Amino acid sequence: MLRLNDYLPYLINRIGPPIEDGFAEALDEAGVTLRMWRVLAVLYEYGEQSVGDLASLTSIRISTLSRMIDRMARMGLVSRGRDDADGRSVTVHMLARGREKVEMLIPRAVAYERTLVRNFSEAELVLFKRLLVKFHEGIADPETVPPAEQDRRLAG
Amino acid sequence: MLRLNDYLPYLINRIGPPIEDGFAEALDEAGVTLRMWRVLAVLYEYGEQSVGDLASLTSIRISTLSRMIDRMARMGLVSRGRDDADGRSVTVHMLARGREKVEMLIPRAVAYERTLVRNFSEAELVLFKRLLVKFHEGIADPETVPPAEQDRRLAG
DNA sequence: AGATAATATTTGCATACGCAAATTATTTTC
DNA sequence: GAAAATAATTTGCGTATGCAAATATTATCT
Repeated sequence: MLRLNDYLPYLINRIGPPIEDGFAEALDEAGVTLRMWRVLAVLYEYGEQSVGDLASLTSIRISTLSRMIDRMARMGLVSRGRDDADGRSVTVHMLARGREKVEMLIPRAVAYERTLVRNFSEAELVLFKRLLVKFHEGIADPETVPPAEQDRRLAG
Repeated sequence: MLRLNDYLPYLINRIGPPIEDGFAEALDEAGVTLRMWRVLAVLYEYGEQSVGDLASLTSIRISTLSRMIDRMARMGLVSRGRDDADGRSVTVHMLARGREKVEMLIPRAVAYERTLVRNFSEAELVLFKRLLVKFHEGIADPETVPPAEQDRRLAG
């Protein structure tokens, strides 16, 4: 039997959209989508990245990213370059206009996070984040591939 | 300044897609999308629901849900009915075929959750879920509306 | 009661998404 | 060192998504 309020994927997935909603106005004013903001934030913190690395860091599918980068390049936020070492890779750089957007959004993001966790104690918050990181590491682990052979029998 | 690995929306959003990936095979075999599974799971546990209530319970946008229900009805998973008390509401019922799908997926979901948290202690898991619920309650709170007037000044 | 506002859902329309095949570039093998 | 295998990204194609406007039904106001 399955209790949704005790089922981890449900508990996690249902909070994503409401979090996005709360930041929608800020994104709108900056003129970027949520995913663009995430790409820009990654480039801002970690510097230029290949498309594949951006995909891992943002959990955005590569094919989606490829087209997003088209749009972002047209908007003057980023530029593409070939990797010197390995010409198969495409390196995405942030442009000045992209940096502007990030720097416009960061204070709003920080303020927003505060409102999200306003009923959390400092200890709870630290713990929550630690658990989220640990959970992410567990997923990233290759052994995560789910066992399809097991438990094929249906629920009574 | 913003550290992504310490920024809650980032930590949460980046785990959604990998979680979905791990369950994709099971969904594929059942012939439903992730969102359909979520709708069915809600109907299975809480019984028939209006479109709006389904939207709140699943964090799927109403307009998206409306069209999803079209498809699910065509697939014979659910049916629509008018609410007797209030004719504006549409009530979504689960059909036998929908119930089949849920009962096919539940054991896989339970097994999958176990693999996701295999490196969590029981105490950690309980705590994690409790924090997720508390966080969700905080978002649902109407006071969540973010302060747009504050912090308009850019980062130095 | 009749007009107006509020609520629930659907639909028009443009865009974003994701799988799988195609493309481009690099290793590896014989 | 050419051919096959591997790797990174892009693109074709069909579908899902979401905003905003439209529709349908009920509540409110005078």
